[in-house]
Amino acid sequence: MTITMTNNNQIEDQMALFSQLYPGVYTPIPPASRESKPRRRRRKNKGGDASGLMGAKKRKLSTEQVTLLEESFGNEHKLESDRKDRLASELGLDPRQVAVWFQNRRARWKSKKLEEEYSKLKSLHEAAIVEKCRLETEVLKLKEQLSEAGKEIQKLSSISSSSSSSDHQRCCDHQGFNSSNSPSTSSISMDRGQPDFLGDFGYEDDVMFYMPENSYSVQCMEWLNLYM
DNA sequence: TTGTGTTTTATTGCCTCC
DNA sequence: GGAGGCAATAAAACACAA
Repeated sequence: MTITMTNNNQIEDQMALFSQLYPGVYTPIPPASRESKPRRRRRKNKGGDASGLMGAKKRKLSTEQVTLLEESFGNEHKLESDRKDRLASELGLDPRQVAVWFQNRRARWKSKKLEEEYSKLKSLHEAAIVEKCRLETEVLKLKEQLSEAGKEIQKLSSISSSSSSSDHQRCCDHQGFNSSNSPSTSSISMDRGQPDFLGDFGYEDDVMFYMPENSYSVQCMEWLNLYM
């Protein structure tokens, strides 16, 4: 009983996790929709034998019987009536026992398959997390480079402002700045309309900063915090 | 030896299909 | 309506640590 209960609980947990990790991909079927009305709890059969199938005690199948049943299950998971009868007479079992064995075997197989599927998806998910972290690190590095380049531009523009106005104009023309000290859109674009940068630059306390256009990186970090 | 967890065999109740 | 499938569950059998 325990394993069945454990497996069922595990499966429920796994499915809950699936739906959490892959919303929209997997939607768990709520128990209510699987069953229209509450299942009646079956009564205990203490020692009695209502079916007449077995005696007072449960009979464990022999290794040979199980081997043959496993072999048959390997060939075909479903059990047609004639195959059931043939197997039963071959093994010296009641056809009902063969049917029950196949039923339970299918349940075990299903549960195992589900567990395998779960671990496969889990490792895929973990790999995706690692890749995401790598990409985020790369983004941070690139942002740093961008910031350095911005500082360099600022330095050059302050040098040019101290020169004569003609020199200044020449320099600015060469560097791609206009005479009002703001970046020109001709060679270095920082306008939102240009595709070179995805955000805006600004100055604060003599430090140039870059503000991303969207909040993607923030979303990423929040998402990462959820699963790491 | 005994308590506890796991596995296996079997039952019950419901559902679907022919 | 009967056969067969499945989920849920019971209970025997088994494994194993304390």
